[in-house]
Amino acid sequence: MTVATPRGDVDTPARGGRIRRQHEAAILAAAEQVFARAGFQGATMAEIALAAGLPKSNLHYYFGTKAEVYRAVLAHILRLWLAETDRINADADPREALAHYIEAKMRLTAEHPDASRVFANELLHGAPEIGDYLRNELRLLVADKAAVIEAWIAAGRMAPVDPVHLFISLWALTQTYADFETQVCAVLNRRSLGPADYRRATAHVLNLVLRGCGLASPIPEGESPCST
Amino acid sequence: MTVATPRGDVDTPARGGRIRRQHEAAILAAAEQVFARAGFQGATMAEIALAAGLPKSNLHYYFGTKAEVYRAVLAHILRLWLAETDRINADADPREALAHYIEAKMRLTAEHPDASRVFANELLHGAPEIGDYLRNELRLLVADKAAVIEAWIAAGRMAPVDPVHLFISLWALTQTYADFETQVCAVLNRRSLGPADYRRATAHVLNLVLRGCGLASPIPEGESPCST
DNA sequence: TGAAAACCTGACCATATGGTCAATTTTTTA
DNA sequence: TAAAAAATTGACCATATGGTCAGGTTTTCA
Repeated sequence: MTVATPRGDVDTPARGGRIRRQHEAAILAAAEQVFARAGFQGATMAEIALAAGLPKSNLHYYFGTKAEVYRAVLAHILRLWLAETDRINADADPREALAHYIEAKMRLTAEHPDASRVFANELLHGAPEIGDYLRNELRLLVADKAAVIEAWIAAGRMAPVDPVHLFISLWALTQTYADFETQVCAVLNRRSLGPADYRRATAHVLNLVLRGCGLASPIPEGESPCST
Repeated sequence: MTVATPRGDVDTPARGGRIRRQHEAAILAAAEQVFARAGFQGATMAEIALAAGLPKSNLHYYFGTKAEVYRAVLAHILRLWLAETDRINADADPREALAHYIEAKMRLTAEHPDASRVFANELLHGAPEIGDYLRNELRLLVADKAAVIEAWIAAGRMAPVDPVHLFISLWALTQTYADFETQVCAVLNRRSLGPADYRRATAHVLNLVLRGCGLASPIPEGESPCST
């Protein structure tokens, strides 16, 4: 339940010795992979143990239960997720700020697809673990940034767009490339998404959203043919 | 694997008597709910049976295995999903055609959130059952519609947008309201999404996408205050 | 260097759950 | 209406899996 806010108490490196820190990290990394592929119920401790290169009993030495591992993975992910809104503030240039946010989110998605998938899975199942976080920290953060966007709109610096729905859209547009990679690959006729694909996707989202917000896109689409 | 293309052979009503059709429908409906909430692994036959109002053994009379129930649910969903691209054809007006598609997808999402979630879950886990469908039927359908959009762009009837990525974006923008409803509710500070919320979401997506495609939005945002 | 703390792990258990089956009842149909 | 077909179901089983634990090994540190 209390998944521990980003700087919470679940996986804070501090307690335990050298070995503990190393092995916990290995377990977390393995667990992220496995949870991403199989979901909470589908993941087995045996599988995680195998991926981490440890006997199963050892997992239970570091994490009492599967749920504890899961919570630690989520806490780890939330820390990643929370940063990127810095540049969205009243003084900033709307186009630059939004572009930076989109690029950052897209990079995060490209570099941590498994994290995105674990998060997506948690949401899909009603966010039993991180519901509180969503309704508190995240809601307030979004309300804050929404006010900035409202101000930009009021000042005529961008087209009128519902700011909260805009955030929802940005999350959807970016994370879809990790969460639903299979579908994306299928329609793009690719085996998997490489850097070139992500560059193209980023250009597309920037193009669509910036123009959609009345902020002429500076990036002409279709840089390279992309044949990864 | 072969999940049966929309008019496939898994749940096609044809074989079996009156009772069979009724009970299969009840099971499918119950299963959709349960799979949406818990995913494939998380769902139990006992739970589905309970929701369907039948003893567990009876499920196994109609569907041999859990996987079979799951495949039937997916086949049922694919049939829903496949229709809505009709109006996207060379002769149509881009703005009207896209607006219609967005509205249709949004309605589908609002009316069948559980279906959307089962589908999302399947994708999230690598689409083991519907992968073939995605790589064949869906890919071809999208390639077809993408050509139409290319033609519109070439004719200067809309801004240059990567057509395949545009479809990916449209799916993401609409289905996020069902798949990640928990997160949406959290940041909107709602208990659940009502018709008014969906109206507002639709207006937002239309606004963003149409302007993003260089097709001035005819719908001014923020109709009613929406307090459901 | 020795003892305390941390770490490791194979064997084991309890439970949940998908699936089977044979005996029975209900429905269909000729 | 009789017999064949379809449908029903409680009891039961095999397996997978999360979790325990006692006894052993390694690391730390005064």
